[in-house]
Amino acid sequence: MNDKKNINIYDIAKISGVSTATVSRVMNNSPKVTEKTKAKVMAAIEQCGYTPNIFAQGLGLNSMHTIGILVPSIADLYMSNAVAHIEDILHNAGYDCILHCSGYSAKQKETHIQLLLNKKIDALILVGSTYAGSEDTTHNTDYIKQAAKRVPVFIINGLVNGDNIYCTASNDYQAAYDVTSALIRDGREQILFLTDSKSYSANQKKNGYLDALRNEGKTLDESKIIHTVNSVYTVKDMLTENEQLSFDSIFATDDAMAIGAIKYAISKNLHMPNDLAIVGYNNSTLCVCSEPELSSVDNKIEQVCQDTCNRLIEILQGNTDIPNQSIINCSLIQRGTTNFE
Amino acid sequence: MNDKKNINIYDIAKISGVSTATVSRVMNNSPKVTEKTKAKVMAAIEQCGYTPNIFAQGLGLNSMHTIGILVPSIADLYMSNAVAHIEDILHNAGYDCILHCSGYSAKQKETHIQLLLNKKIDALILVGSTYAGSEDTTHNTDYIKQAAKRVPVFIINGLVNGDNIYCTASNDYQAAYDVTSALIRDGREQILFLTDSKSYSANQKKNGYLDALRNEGKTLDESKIIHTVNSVYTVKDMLTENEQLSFDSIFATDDAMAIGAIKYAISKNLHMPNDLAIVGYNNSTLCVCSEPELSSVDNKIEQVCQDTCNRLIEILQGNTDIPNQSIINCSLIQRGTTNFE
DNA sequence: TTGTAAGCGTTATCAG
DNA sequence: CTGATAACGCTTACAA
Repeated sequence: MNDKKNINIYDIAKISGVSTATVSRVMNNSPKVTEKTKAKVMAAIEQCGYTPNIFAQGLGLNSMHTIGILVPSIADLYMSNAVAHIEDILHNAGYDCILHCSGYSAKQKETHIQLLLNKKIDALILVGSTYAGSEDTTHNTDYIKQAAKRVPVFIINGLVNGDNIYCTASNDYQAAYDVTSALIRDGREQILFLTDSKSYSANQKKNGYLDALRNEGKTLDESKIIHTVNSVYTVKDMLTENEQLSFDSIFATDDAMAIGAIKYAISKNLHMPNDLAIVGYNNSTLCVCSEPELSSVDNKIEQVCQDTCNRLIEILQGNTDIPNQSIINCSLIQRGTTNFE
Repeated sequence: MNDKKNINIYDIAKISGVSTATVSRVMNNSPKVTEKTKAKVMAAIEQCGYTPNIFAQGLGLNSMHTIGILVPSIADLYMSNAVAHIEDILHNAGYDCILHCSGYSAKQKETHIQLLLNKKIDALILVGSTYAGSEDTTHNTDYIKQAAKRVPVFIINGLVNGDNIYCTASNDYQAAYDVTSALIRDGREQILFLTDSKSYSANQKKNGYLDALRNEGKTLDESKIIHTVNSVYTVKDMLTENEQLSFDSIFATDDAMAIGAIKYAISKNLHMPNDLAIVGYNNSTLCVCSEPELSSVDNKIEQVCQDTCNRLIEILQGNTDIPNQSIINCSLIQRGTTNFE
């Protein structure tokens, strides 16, 4: 069926009357080939539409110019955006991307990394702080360090210390700190903090929130920190049912939760931002769908991806003095659910 | 740097005192190996953590169990959802996915398909009707037929006739027909049709809209068909500026455009659905972000992907009598912007 | 500058 | 049931 005999380097060598070595040199445009023979060979290549067999190529070079990308879920807005940028940049640099979606369980993450490594990828990119260990430190990051022994590992929005591990993260701590401070200076007394995970980045956000409260002289009310699911309706329902909960502002670690808060406010006839200020995170498309529109932290995913890929490319080119960590600052995009000065 | 000598099949053969052929047989669990030797070999494999070199494997088998997925943009909600399902299903069937994002230009599509084919993929999946040719028939689908000479090609939401080409599409014609009919029976006289492309599927939707108008005895007003960009604000602004446009309902071929229409209605103090009925398409997360929430056509992306992958797997297993086309019916999810019976 | 030939690590075909 | 060996198609010393 598919066994049409493909033309190979021997055919081209024969047609152009040179050796396979010369053909190979032409393919990899080695400098030491006469223009004349090069032309001959090129002619044959064009004529036959020859493309080298990447398996044989891989066998010799032990590389296929392929980067493994692992995300927990590509259906997530944040992740798919990240992958869009990564794929674009790497493609332009001559790399192909092989994509795996691991889900969020530790076991699945590990097996997917193994699968990717067995594919002889040249580097591994882990997208999302879920790969950076979590609050409950029982789940460690050894499997990442293990992977880094084989190929350089790049983590987007997580921080893991280790040889051959490179991290780029948005400054979620600072962003959360700034948002919380701004809310306080705006006169808010009871700031609800909604989070959907215990990942590294979720933790950063929480710490920013806590430190801001502390530094502004507020006492922490544990009941204001709520772990929930990143879904519009889960949050709306939770707020509606939780009648004893009191708050004048909400900071959510993802836009979908914040939209849930908006829907709650609308259902209760609360005016935003006066009665209730709301800030989301990720500055996704969702922000402009609601009315009022959602203020949200832009975590500069594009910059983070660009930075990651730049370093990846450098390293694969053999450059060694590349910083292991890099932090990108976020910025708050204000829309209708806040009105800071 | 990365040249740690990997253990290979010869090492395992030596350690377990058998030939490489036997090791290979064990790896591919061939039935004709004694339990005893099998155990010996397995022990060595475990002990060394041996995994076969996929390049060598590929060279021999001329396949790496890899499926190429081409999408115009993975940042698009519809596409990323589709890829999420595809990746999951194919992974469970033992295939890896290599992802390319081509953009929408004909030239880019062709070069990306070439790149994917050169990677020796076992099959190619094209996601989105942009790959199925467009209204202006100048852009043909020869490049797809060409690709199908090398590997089976699967198109999601597009229809291309040809050998070795398999299509699964949601029934966009019927869905658009039904929505339009329902709007008319709901008493709507002036139905705006918003579309952002001239792809196969956009065309199907338009035809459904037109046929419904015709069959319900309405005359077509060309000015009611508006080509625009799939962006919330583009649509909102366009409707706001276009003051001479009159309509009592809007049917958009993508949710983002419909959300733009909702925002327009809110800004004009129009009551939905009474003053203005709105229907979107894709039933994405955006639908529940607005208030009122958006009625939208669920185009069953999961089913479409499942169907596609099922056939792909069958074909790669050598099954030949597989239907070339398959259509999945959509269903309207009603929310606050409509109230049909 | 070009050619020869070994090597990359599997799988598959034959013999035994 | 197992082993020897050719074959897969390219890269790259090393020779010429």
